[in-house]
Amino acid sequence: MKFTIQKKLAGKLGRAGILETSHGAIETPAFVVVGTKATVKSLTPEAVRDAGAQVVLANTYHLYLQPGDEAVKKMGGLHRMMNWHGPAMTDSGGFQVFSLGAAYGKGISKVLAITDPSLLIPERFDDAAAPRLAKVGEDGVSFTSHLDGSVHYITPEKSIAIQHNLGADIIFAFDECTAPTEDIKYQEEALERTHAWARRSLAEHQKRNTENTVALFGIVQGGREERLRKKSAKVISDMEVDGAGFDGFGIGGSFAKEDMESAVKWVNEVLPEEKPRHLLGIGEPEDLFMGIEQGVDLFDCVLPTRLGRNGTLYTSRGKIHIENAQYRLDLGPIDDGCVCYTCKNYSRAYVAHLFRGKEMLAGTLASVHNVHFIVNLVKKIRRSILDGNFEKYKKEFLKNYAQ
RNA sequence: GCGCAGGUGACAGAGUGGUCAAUUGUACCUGACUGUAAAUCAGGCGCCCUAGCGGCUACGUAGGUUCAAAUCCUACCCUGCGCA
Repeated sequence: MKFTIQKKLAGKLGRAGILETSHGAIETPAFVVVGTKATVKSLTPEAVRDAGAQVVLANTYHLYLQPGDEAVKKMGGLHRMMNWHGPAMTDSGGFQVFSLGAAYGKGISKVLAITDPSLLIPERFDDAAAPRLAKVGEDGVSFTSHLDGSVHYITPEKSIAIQHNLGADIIFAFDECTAPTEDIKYQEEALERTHAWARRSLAEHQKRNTENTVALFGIVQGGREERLRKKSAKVISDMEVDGAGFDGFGIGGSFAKEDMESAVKWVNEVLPEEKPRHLLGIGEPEDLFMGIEQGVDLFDCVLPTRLGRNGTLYTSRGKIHIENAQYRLDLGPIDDGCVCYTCKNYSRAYVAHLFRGKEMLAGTLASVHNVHFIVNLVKKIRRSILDGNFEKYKKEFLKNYAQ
C-alpha cells in the first residue's frame, strides 16, 4: 500500500491524495461504501461501481459467523466471492463489541446528541446482568451469535486471522469501541485494552502478511477526552512490532455529535501526516466536510444504504422522506441535477409508489441515489481541495443543504 | 315471501350491560436511523379546545328498558346464504 498526498488545505489538516492498494487506487478523501456481509445491501457490485464508489468495507464478525471465513477463502476470497474487483476493506469486529455489548438494546448508537445529562454514567455501575451479546474480557471478547445463540470468543489474533482469510486489501486492528456515556475510568481501561489489542493485532498481522499485500490500520480510541485521544493517537502511531508499524489509522468511538470535530482534530494533530486516516462509521454531509477539513482521508457509513432502504433520500436541499404525502405525484427526480441512474430514469412519484408498495426495487433505487450522492459529494470536496476552493464549495453546499 | 346469519371507526375484524372513543392488523400521517442484530423502529390516526385521566358526537336507522347500552327489547332499512 502506498499513500501520496497531492495537495493540502492551507492552514488546515485536510488534504487530497491517492491511496494505492493491491486492487487499485483510491483517490482520497473517499467515501467507503459499507457492504457488511460482502454485499452492499440491495445493490449489485456494478451498481455500486456505477454510483461512483471506489472501495467497499465488509465486516469480520458477520462474515465469520456466516458463511464463515474459511468458506469465504474457499470461494476465492472477498473480491472474487462478491465480484468486486476494486479495493476492499474489512472492519475488525471492534464495532460489534460496542453495538452488541454496552450499546445492546439501549438505543445508544454511533452518534448521539447528549441532551439528557442523565445519559452520562457518572460512576460505572455493574450492569453485567443486562442482556448483551458481547462481553469484554482482557484477552478478547465473548460474542453470542445473534443468528443462532452460539458463543464465539474473538481475540485480536483471531480477528486478524479471520481478516486474512477474508482477503481484503486494508484491514483493521481489533479494538473496543466505547460509548461516550462511559465514565473516564472505564474509558481509560478500555483504551489500555485497545492498545494492547492493537499490538497483538499488529504482531499477528506481521506473521500472516508474508507477501505484503495487505495493509493494517490501527484504531485510535479515547472517547471525549483530549488527553486520552492524544495519548491514543501517539501510542498507536508509535507502535511497532519487528520494526514495522501500522499502515494507516482508524479513528473510532461512539461520539456525542458536538464532540466529534474536536476528537478528530486532536487525533489528526498527532497522527503522522504521511499515513492515511479513516474516520470510522461517519457520516452525514456536514460530518464529511468537517472530517476532511480536519485531515480525514477515508470515511465509511451505513447511512446512504440504510436511510435509502428506509425511505430517506439525500438531496442538495437536505434529506427528504420520499413516502411523505407531498411526493405522491411529484414527477421530478429525487434531486434536481443529479445524474445517478435513479434520477436519470425515475420520478419521486414512482420511487414513492415502490416504497408504499413495499417493492424491493424501492430500496435499490433509493440506495443507488444515496450512495451516488454521498460518494460524489466527497469526490466534489476532493476536487475543491485540488482546485483550491474548498471553503467556497463547503459554504455553498451547506447553505443549500441546510435549508 | 319464509328460514338462518349479520350490519362496529378508511378497510378487515374483536368486543356482547359499566373500567369503550372502543383490542388487533392493514391503510393513512409524521418522525428516527452515522465502523448494519435494521427492506427496520417509534409516535399519531372521530371532532373541539384553555390539551385535561377535559368537552362533544359516535358502533345500520328510529324508538324503548336501565343509574348506565356497541352490548338488552321493539320496529324499520340493508347485506349474505339457504328454501320457495
